[in-house]
Amino acid sequence: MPKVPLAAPSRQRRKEARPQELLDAALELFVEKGFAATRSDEVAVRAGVSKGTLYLYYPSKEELLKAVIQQNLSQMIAEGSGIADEFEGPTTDLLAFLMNTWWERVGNTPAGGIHKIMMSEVRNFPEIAQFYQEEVIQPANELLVRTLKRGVERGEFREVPYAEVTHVLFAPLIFMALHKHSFGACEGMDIDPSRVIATHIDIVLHGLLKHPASLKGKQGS
Amino acid sequence: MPKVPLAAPSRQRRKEARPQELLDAALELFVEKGFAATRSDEVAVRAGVSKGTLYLYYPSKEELLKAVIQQNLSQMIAEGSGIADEFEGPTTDLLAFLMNTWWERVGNTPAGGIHKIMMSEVRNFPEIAQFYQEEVIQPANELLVRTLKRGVERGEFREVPYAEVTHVLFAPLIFMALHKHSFGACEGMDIDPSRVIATHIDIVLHGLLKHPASLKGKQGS
Amino acid sequence: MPKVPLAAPSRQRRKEARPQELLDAALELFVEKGFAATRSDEVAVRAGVSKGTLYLYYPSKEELLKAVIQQNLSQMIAEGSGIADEFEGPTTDLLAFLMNTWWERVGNTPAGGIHKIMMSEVRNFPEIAQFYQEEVIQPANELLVRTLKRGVERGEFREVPYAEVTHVLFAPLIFMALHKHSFGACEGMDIDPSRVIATHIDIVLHGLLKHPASLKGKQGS
Amino acid sequence: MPKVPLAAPSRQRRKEARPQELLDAALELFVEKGFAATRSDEVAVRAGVSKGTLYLYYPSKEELLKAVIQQNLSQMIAEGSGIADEFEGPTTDLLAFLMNTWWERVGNTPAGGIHKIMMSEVRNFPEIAQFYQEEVIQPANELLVRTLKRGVERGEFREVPYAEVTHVLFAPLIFMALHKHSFGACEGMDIDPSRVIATHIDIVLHGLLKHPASLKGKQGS
DNA sequence: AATGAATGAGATTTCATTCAT
DNA sequence: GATGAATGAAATCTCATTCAT
Repeated sequence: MPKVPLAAPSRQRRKEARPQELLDAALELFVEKGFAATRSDEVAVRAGVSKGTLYLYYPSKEELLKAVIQQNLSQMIAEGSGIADEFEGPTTDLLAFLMNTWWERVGNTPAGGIHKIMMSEVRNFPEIAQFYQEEVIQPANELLVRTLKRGVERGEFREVPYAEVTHVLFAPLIFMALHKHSFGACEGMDIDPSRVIATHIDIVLHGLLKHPASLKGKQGS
Repeated sequence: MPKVPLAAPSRQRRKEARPQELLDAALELFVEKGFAATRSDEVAVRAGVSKGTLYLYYPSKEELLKAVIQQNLSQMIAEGSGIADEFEGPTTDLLAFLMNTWWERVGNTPAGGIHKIMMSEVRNFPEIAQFYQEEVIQPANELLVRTLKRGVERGEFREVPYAEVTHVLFAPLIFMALHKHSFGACEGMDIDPSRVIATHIDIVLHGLLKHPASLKGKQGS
Repeated sequence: MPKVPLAAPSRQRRKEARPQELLDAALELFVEKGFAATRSDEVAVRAGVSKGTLYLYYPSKEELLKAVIQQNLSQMIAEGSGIADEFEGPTTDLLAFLMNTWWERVGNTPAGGIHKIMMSEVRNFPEIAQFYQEEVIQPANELLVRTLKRGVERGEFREVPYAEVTHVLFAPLIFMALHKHSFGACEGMDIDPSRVIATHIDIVLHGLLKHPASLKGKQGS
Repeated sequence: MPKVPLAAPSRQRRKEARPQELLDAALELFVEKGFAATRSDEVAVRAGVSKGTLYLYYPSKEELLKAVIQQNLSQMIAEGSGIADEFEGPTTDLLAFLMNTWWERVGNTPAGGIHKIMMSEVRNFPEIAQFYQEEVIQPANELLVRTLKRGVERGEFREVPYAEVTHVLFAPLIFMALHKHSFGACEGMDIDPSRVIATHIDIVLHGLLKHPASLKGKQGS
């Protein structure tokens, strides 16, 4: 009777899982302590490997951060973009959907902490700033501007300055993500981000409408 | 006739100005590069003294940061509180005033960068987190809740959850301050915060009102 | 009729060639970058095997270096010694022959770089120093002293201190080999070693002769 | 009675001596173990300071090496050049003087080991190679070519290829310096460099002369 | 009070060597 | 035999803090 291994050989199995394990550990720690304040062997230890192994997969801490960004954000944005383009129904609903989904899938997950990392470190790591701008900020902005235009063109929204409203819409969401991973983690400083966000969405969509009466309060997580 | 010097001799004058010069230098640098990434002798150099002198006035970098916070934020809040309590007129106007004033006097000045510092470092310096919470965040919150209640009690605003709206109102402002001192300082990533804020104020007050028609678009910077 | 393979199958052939391939790769790299600065997997890669395989054949980098020395120098010296002992004709010619041959077969080949390696590393690896002294330097010295004595005894050369002249004769040759593998590899610092050596041989033999007129300038590469 | 300090305050006195102490320690160690193999805190310890102090004076190990080169060689060459230009008397004597002086002042001192460092490391540190070429090799070459030309023009020397003879003249000297700091430091491998050099000078000048009889054997250390 | 030279713990990164597969 | 993933000691360089002057 031939030996049939029930699982792949352990060395191999571990090797394939390494990048993901390292990225997860790095994300957690970078968010928790900041990029510069995280020692590379803390990342290694949390991923269950030694310092040397980390450098086998990522040639520097900086490249590790770039990989973290790419893995966690680039994909999300593409996905959201696809959904938006096929959406039918009131633009209010589409915006509410985008905002709620962002919160559920990014803001309220470890990935939401990436913005905190970037905010803290951009000025010290210009190359990463560039990378983030191209990979994350620009695509996200374009998606939102497209959506707002749709609302105006369909006569749902009053005329508004796109670029600015874009920020108005997401600033509180991102802000809550920032908060969650900074003050929110300190005792006695936690608020309930979901309720803040629901309130924000309600108020801001209300404020965008030409005819507020048409809003029936169906947004909110 | 005794000689009465109109001003203290320059040596003396500088000695008295030291703490302020150090705090200013520290604020600038902490905001620019982050607290941990700022070397203590950079602070000293920018303040025009030597490294040793810095330690004569503040026993550690951490204490220096606490002094920076206290000096720049505690006073502002007390002042805003006073004005709000004496305000007469529509609550919309009062809120618009508070927001605009905060932006002019805090958000748009170096002091606005303190939030960035705190956000980046709270989790590494819990003692400072506590300090910031008590000195800054709580008083500011109370002021805003009081103002919102006024609006609801006077029948101007629809019923809204106070704690949450508080955040909705200021999140974009603080967010713009954060942005200004992080991405905003990178090439090609700058936006015009004042316009975003004006837009925000417009939309959000619009969204708060019971009868939107009553708003005559007089807010804005 | 049995199948007699004309050559071993490639897998097999390579296996037998391994040590040689590794020694060649090691020699090249040790000369190029120095012993300490050469990473063991560079050697492996250049030899077309994996890091692990290298350690299968040589238990450490140090042992690998010893093998490189033995393989490339010990044999040469024995050969030169044989030729010298059977040589008939003017000692000038014999010396010129030895020097020219050394240059062609050692100095001007990768093996010539071994002196560079040794010079750089002897003091850090005393065991290797010893090994080199016994295997290379002493035998070479003895050969030269024998040859000089022959010249003096036959009345061709003026009386000279053997040990010293030995060095005088070969110093420029070895020096040129050192140069070739160090400065000679840098832009704008290359000279033509062959011409220097021809000049040296001319001058130095000239200087050795009792009656310089007897030299007819036939030496040189 | 005023206090007149008999010696400068110790802190100050040490500060001024530091660069020299560090350069001396670095030279010794770089020659002994090689540049790459010398750990920067070994240098510091031998100079009697801590690792951090070393970096207070030289921003990197590489810059330290450059300072070592400049301090020990650049000045020597300029000096020799001055003497040569004012020399009167037979060129043989001038050459013998230059060679003997080089040996006494460079080759036979720690500075003579710099050539060993360079030979070992040029290929790994191209910037330093460049520096050495410009600061040391070129000026030295020019001095020698000038001197040879003088000999030929005055009818003392036979016609010889300048560039090559330059190397022939100094190769054995430099070689002896190399030897002294490498094999020479190992037990049982030491030779007497001074005698080799005297022999070399004798032979090589002999070999250069048009009329060898004119040489009266007055050179030597 | 003011200085700035000195320290040394600590951070990132490299690489010879081992060993499970 | 062959591989290459994994390790961890060790090297360079930084910087908060101290303290003699």
